[in-house]
Amino acid sequence: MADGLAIWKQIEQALMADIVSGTYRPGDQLPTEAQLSKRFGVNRHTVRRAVSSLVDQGRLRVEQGRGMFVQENKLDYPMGARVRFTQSVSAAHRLPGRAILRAEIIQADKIVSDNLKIAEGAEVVLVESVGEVDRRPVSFACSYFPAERFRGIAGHVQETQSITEALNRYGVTDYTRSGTRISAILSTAQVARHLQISPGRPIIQTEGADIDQNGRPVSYNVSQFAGDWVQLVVSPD
Amino acid sequence: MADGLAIWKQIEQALMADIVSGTYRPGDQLPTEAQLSKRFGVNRHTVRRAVSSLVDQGRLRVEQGRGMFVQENKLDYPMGARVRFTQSVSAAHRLPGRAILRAEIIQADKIVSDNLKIAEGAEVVLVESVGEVDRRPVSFACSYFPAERFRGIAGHVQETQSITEALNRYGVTDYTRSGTRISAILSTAQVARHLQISPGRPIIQTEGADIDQNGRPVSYNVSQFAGDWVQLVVSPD
DNA sequence: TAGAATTTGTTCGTATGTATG
DNA sequence: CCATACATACGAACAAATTCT
Repeated sequence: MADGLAIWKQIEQALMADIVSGTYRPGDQLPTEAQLSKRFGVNRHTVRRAVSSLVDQGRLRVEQGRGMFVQENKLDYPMGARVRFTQSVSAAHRLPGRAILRAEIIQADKIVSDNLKIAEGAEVVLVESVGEVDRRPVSFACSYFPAERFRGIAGHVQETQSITEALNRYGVTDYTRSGTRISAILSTAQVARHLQISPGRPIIQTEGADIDQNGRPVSYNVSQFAGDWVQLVVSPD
Repeated sequence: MADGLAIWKQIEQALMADIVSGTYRPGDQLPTEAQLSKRFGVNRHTVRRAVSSLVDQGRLRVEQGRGMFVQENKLDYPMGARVRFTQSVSAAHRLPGRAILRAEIIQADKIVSDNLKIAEGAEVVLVESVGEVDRRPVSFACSYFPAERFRGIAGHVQETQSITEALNRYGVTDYTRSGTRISAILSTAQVARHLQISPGRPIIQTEGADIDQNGRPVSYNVSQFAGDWVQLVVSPD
């Protein structure tokens, strides 16, 4: 070791500097492993270790057979009292979409019933959907609606591609988040498939209930965002 | 296959039901792999696959040589205009602490200088620290302070174990977050060591600048929380 | 302190079912 | 109908970490 710092660490810092300074811009393809090895005068594996670290940090993206790329700027997803996927994506001049994967009526378990303030075992409409930005899937969401009030809402979500619009048809003209819990987990194989990412990639999970104007719970939502493509933004309101 | 559902998936659901129903409570040790294999009448590997999925989801925690445990409820870390590690941990009746890993004066790169609204290359105090709750490390933070105003702040953080207290000694009696960006990444080996977790475990990263009463940037902070132990909570208002 | 027992982690090998073309 | 690829499931052996005697 030269400066008490591993060689791959030095290379990591050099590449990081190039990214921060703008030498490599978001979306740019990096030189190949072979070229970088030559530039730094090290073995290919040493470069790979540096790159691997930057991938974990979400700075680079590697596509087998294609090359290495600087990770594009993540979509800013605002978190606040009013969370509206379709509207916030539109505001960022991107194309929002929502695909329904599954919709069925099930019995609420303890977690769902507590959040919706209904009896455990009561019927709820479960809607599993994928949120898309510019045709790329970025979120996998499970939404639970009290069946008594919102039976058949799945069809409306399907039709309008928006949960806000669907709720509107049931007379819910406004709703707010009663508080959101944010955690980081790893993607399971199933969710990874839906989000078109590798299993084991990081996921931002948000969880919380939406309530209507009268304070009545409208839905309980668990959303999983692809950590590689989305960051949440909390504004100081 | 029996019900069109893989056996390990059925076991995953069975264990999940036991967790949700409270049969196994947070912190409880589960039966050993051998015992679960016997209970479900399957091979050890089949149980392991189910457990692996629940670990990824943050529901279980496995410790080699010890056993499998239901993941304790995560520490709720409030996100808002005022983020105060020491105070919010105390409010949860837990013991907060902060250990300084490194403190030195460096030159601000583009990201830091933009956030602190100072010239690129100007001197800043970098303080690397680990936040602890009940002696367990839960966050790794890099804080950048303008050196011109806060030279020597590291000693005060060391002494008071609190950034808020240290800022107080420089006449900063109040400060607020100018906006926080939240993302999910994977822990690098270095951060994993500091947080005493396995490399590759999920990390919640928050990033943002604190500003004083006059709107002047006081610090730029990048905090990495152990996703296994912390969840962020965004309250309404 | 030393070592046995317990528990999880990893890597073989084997067999079967399912989807694809 | 066959070949191939992949997921699932079982069994055995050994490694690594922890706990108990």
